[in-house]
Amino acid sequence: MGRAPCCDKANVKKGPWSPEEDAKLKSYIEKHGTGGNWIALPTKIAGLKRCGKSCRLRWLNYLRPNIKHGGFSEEEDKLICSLYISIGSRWSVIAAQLPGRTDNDIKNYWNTRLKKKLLGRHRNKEQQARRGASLKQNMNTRGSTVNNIYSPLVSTQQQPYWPELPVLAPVPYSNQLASLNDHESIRKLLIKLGGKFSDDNQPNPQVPNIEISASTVQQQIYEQEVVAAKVGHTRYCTEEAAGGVNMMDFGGQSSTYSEQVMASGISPLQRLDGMEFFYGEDMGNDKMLIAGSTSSGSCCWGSDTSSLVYPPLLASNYEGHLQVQDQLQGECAAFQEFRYPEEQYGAVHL
DNA sequence: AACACGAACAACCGCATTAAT
DNA sequence: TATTAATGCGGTTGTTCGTGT
Repeated sequence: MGRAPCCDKANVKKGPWSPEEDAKLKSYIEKHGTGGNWIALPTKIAGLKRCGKSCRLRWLNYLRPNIKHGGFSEEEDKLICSLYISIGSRWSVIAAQLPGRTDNDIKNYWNTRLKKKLLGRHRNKEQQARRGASLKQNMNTRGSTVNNIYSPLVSTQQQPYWPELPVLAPVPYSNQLASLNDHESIRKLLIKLGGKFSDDNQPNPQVPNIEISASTVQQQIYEQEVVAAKVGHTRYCTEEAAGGVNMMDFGGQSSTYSEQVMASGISPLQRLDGMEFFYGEDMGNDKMLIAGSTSSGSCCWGSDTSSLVYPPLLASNYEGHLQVQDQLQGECAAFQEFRYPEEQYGAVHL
């Protein structure tokens, strides 16, 4: 037996909201609040034949004050992209980092534009590279030295398009993830994004045709692995209606950010190498800084699949960290401020 | 002008999680 | 502790609008 429907489907209106419905819902909530019960809400508003769920969605995504629609800035683009690669399609967490944006808005924006922008840039580079490789092959077949275009000899004179995969940061990933340290895993991420690659059927795995940090992908999958192994209840970051981000924990089994950094042995802020295809060629030293493998975009340390680093101490040995739990909030606040200065993104309330 | 197509966005649906009892 | 209902979330679908032919 399935669960009971949240409302009488036969007596609720579906489809786009009319301005009159918007006005009714908005004025009611502004006067009386939601009452903490969305299901009961529409029954209190005369003439509003909507499901409570629909009311909630309409309010959160459209009617709520301080909602921004469209006009995503370049900075927001970068942030969304960084976070997506870091934590995946956890739109509510991503939205928590973008004041005034809703998860639905960001999700739509990603699906309709950013994803294509990202893949498009990659494909452009791929095409350029193919042309370059083709040209070089032509030169070679005319009698010049036969060089593999990926050989060090060539790379000293002209950088091949295919980037060296970065040396993985010494994050103490588990053994079972060792197999993820390869190009195939990376390919899968972009395939997941909807990409199709010209060498999909080519047998040579030595030629990466995508540019993304292996450590980033490794981390993403690692997080998913760790989630399954995590014990205890999980609480996570929520965005209150007012826009504040609440700090949560996972069953009191947290460690401080600095401890995680020390445990992992890598820089707190890790460059998102390999994102050039998205950010453009001219980003130079202004590469997007992300939390990399050691921190999340938010302070959602307990988020079940967030971008947190989960060194072994977190995954398997939580003891000894309870006493520093209260330090976490302060350190998060400091880190948050560092990453997202108030003048740029507004204050993040912890 | 009519049509086809794709992009953008709003809304819905089902499932997982959480809270209340 | 088990059960039930509300809420939150992410994936998906439906609708509208703009553009090209």
